[in-house]
Amino acid sequence: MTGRGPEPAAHRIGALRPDTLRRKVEDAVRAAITAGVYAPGERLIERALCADLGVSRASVREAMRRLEAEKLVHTRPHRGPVVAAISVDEARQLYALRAVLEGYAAQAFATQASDAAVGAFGRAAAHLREAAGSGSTDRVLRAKTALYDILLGHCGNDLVSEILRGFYARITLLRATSLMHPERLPHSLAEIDALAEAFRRRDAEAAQAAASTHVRNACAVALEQLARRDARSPPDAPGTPPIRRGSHAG
Amino acid sequence: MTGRGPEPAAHRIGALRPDTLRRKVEDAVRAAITAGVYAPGERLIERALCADLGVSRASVREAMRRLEAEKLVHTRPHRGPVVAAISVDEARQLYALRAVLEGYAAQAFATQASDAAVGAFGRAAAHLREAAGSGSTDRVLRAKTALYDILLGHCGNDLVSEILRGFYARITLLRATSLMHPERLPHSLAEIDALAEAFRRRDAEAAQAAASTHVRNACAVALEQLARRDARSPPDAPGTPPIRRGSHAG
DNA sequence: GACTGCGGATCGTCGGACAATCTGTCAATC
DNA sequence: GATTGACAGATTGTCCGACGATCCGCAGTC
Repeated sequence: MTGRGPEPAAHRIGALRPDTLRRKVEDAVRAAITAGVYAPGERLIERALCADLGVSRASVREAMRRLEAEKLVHTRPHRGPVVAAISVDEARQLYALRAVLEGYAAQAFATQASDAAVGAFGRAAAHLREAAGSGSTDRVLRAKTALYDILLGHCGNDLVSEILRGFYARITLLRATSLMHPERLPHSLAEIDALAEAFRRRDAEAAQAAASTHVRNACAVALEQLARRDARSPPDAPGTPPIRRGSHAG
Repeated sequence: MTGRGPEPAAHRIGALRPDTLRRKVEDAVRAAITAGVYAPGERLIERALCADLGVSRASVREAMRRLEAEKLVHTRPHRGPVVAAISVDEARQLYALRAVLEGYAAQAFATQASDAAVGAFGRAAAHLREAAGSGSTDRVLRAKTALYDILLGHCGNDLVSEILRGFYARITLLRATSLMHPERLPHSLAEIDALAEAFRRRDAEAAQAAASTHVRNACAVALEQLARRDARSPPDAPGTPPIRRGSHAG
């Protein structure tokens, strides 16, 4: 007990400092993919990435193995990595599981989270509603991310957090977020408020139901968007549509 | 069709043909870890693996990235990969999620699986009971694997199958299977029979409940075993106990 | 128009190399 | 005797260059 020093080091957050180069590469490529810099189906040529990032092939390839385990890229032997493209069926499975896991996370949050966390969730929900009113897609997305960070950070199960974060990355890949949908937005906000309310009441069952329902509704919208998209661009080769750089569905 | 091919088409199982060397390395090391050849906490020296497997460091390192994504090995910068060691708390989280996911898989199986699959599950369950009677741990484990293969192969959600398979690998790491427990075994078998019966009745709710309960019961036994183990060997450095090669708790 | 063959583009794998970093040992110090 | 600090060994992180294997698209042929 050195008086002031409960925290002499930065070990509070868990400190995932990307010490190694390969991790920086991994983070950079993941960010680029989720940001849409690389379109689904697009090839990722190793040497090009090396040049872009100023690293060797070894580092790039090791980073690719990680991303391929996350299913953000798909690699077929001797063809190299391509940005993953999710089929409608995969999306359905993804959302179905997400509903289950998010339901579990919500239930756990309701029973285990601190009062402070519950309060923070409520404020984040209000913040989201406010951002939605502003019309800024960017603000909305950031507010939603903050909301989920609170939920996942206090559900008491790091494993489910990690899996769900992986899901979000893959769903971002779809570019079919229900939040874009102006018609769906008010319902979405209402569902989240219901969730916050369930947390306040510490009603685990209601929280689980609200979270699951929210995901299932989002799923319906997303799948509809996806189906419409696939109706335009033929999904003949599921997972490897030849897409030219720099443009996407207009 | 060259006439002589016993495997003209290995597309039945999903065909994970380890075409590339790195995948063979990955499979070999994963098998070795789950088989207990490498003990949890044990370091995996790259060059040693290279020598053992007759491959280059690049291949080994790429395989390590995959295994590290699966959480079968843990890597800290400049210290290299070590076989993952699961803490009691991680085990708790793992089992909690497994209960949720296996419950979902069972529910999905009950509603979607073919009658043939349901029949196969029943037979596999009977087979398991028979193996249990024989007393051969090996036969029991194989029968249980077969049972799960049927469940996961016909639940209609590849994603949940994959995640659960990853869980099983990590749980195997614990060497704390409830099936070993002679006292628990009859209950375990009864629970599985109840699950098979729920499938036969196509009762999704009962199936989900049975599967979840089964996992939760197994969890209790496993955690108890774990706690007892940890009481012996001090878990001072969670994840990096200095363990010598070739031996484990006797 | 379908088939064949060729060449370029990439990947898969290897070996070697070097600095950076960690670990354990051992001596010097208080 | 316990602590500190320096040293050496071991191992990783990263790079480079190389080579054959494989895939893809294109030209030429029947």
